[in-house]
Amino acid sequence: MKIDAVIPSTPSVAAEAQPKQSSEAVNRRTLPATIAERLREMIIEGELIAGTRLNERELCDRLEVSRTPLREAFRLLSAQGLVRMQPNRGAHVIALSEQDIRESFEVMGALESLSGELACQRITDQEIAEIQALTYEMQACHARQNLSTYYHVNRAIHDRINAAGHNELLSQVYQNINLRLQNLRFRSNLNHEKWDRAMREHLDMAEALAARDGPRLGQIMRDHLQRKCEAVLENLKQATSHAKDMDAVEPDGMSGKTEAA
Amino acid sequence: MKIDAVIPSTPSVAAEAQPKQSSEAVNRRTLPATIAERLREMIIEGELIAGTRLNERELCDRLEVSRTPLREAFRLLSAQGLVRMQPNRGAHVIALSEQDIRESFEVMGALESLSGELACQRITDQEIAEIQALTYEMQACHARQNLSTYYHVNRAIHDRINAAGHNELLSQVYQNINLRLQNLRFRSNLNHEKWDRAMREHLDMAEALAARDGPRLGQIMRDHLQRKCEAVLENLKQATSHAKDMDAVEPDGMSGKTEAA
DNA sequence: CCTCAGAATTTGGTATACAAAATACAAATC
DNA sequence: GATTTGTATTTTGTATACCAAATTCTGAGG
Repeated sequence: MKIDAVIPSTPSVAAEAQPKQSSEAVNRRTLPATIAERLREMIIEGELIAGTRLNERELCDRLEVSRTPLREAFRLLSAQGLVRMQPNRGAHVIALSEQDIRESFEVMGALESLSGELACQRITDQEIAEIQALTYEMQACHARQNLSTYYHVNRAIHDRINAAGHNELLSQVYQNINLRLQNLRFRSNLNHEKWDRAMREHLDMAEALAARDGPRLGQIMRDHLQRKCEAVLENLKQATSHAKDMDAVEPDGMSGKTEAA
Repeated sequence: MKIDAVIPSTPSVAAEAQPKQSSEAVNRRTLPATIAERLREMIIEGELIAGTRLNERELCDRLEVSRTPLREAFRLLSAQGLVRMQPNRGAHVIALSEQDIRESFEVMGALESLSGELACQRITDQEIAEIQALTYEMQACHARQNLSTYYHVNRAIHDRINAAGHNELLSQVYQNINLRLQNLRFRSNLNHEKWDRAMREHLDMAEALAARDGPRLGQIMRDHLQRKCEAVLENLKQATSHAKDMDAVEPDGMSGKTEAA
């Protein structure tokens, strides 16, 4: 449980607030950031369920850190929307309601749409080629029904489009909300029909990108996410309805974190 | 300079990260939030210019607080993008580059556009009437060339449209970025032509809202903001080019904070 | 069952201490 | 003289102790 033991084992896709590290620089982070990441992990893993009050002293003991950095970690998580702090009442793990999820996806939709439009204006031919390649990979995964890798590639594509928009702030906000959604750790068991459709949408995306048709790409991505939202909610609902006892299920061999968009 | 002396004098339109205070609750905030607000004020007022290193001990003395809450305030500001924290190198006031401003407006554009679309879906007739009324007020200000009140009303309209979207997360992110832009404290000395155009756009907005034409409202708001961005950048450029010595100017009687969108 | 006073707990904030890192600055080397 | 190296000083990062204020718990008493 000791924090130090955890540092090397967290590659974490989306870095902390100030990641800006050149790739060769030694990865030296502050304790609060490390604690925050550990707590986020505990939340995602279900070790800390939604609504739990984060008792300072107890957590200090468990994580073997003092209150000062722990409280700063709370602020970090609070800014990311994973935790809510109330004066004199401590920090609680936020419970995402269906409404919250819907709201998150609405905002994500606008952000992805913007990403798409900007990407079309600014992306290089090489970047387009790379995304096209990833889309082919995705088709391969789809054909082989390899969900795990499919998700991975999917994530990569969305990240690249986002990055191609060349808007730092946009990427930041995007990652932040994505992080919040990961909290759900839903594994969208999408059925074939939906999967086929998603795959087709990705082909359309690649096409629109190649044509640098910003509005079209934006629209596609927005719709794409909209459907994803519905799938997630549906999945969530049926997950909560039956089987409340079979917790901590890890049905498939998916590598670590799930993805949210 | 003492912090306590400052608490009652800061009504601050956009509240802190976790504001959720019912209006009757005593305005009891935490010290870090208060400090953060004071620091933001100091940044906006130009007391702390961009790039300044925020020395902990020095600020502790000036604000008469201890390091713990001060550091938590840093985290808050860091999350809001007003301050950057680097490990072992302390916090610096962020200097918004022209690029940063452009990026901010791009994201704001997407958010406002989304606000508009959502608002059209969810706004009540009464809310529409209120915004219509505000638009008339705005016309009055425009006719009287009352820039100060115009800004105020403008802000109110945008806030209401945003609120009418009924998306908590959206409002949060929106306010956050708005806050960051206030950092510029530009008083867009827009010329008549631009002002006229902005006024016309607001009339269009009200119209689209009344017709609940989401896509149209979204588009208008996006364009509106785009032009605002250009005006701001232009203004900023000419402000920095001539007269670098005449600092701390307060030319007009504008009441407090300027607005950003 | 509800209410309320008092106890126990928890958080908010201060002060202090100290190690590690960064910065500034002087000395030594080329 | 310029660059590097070494050292002193400053500053940040973290831990701890302490206390006041607020919250939560508890158990009478109505």
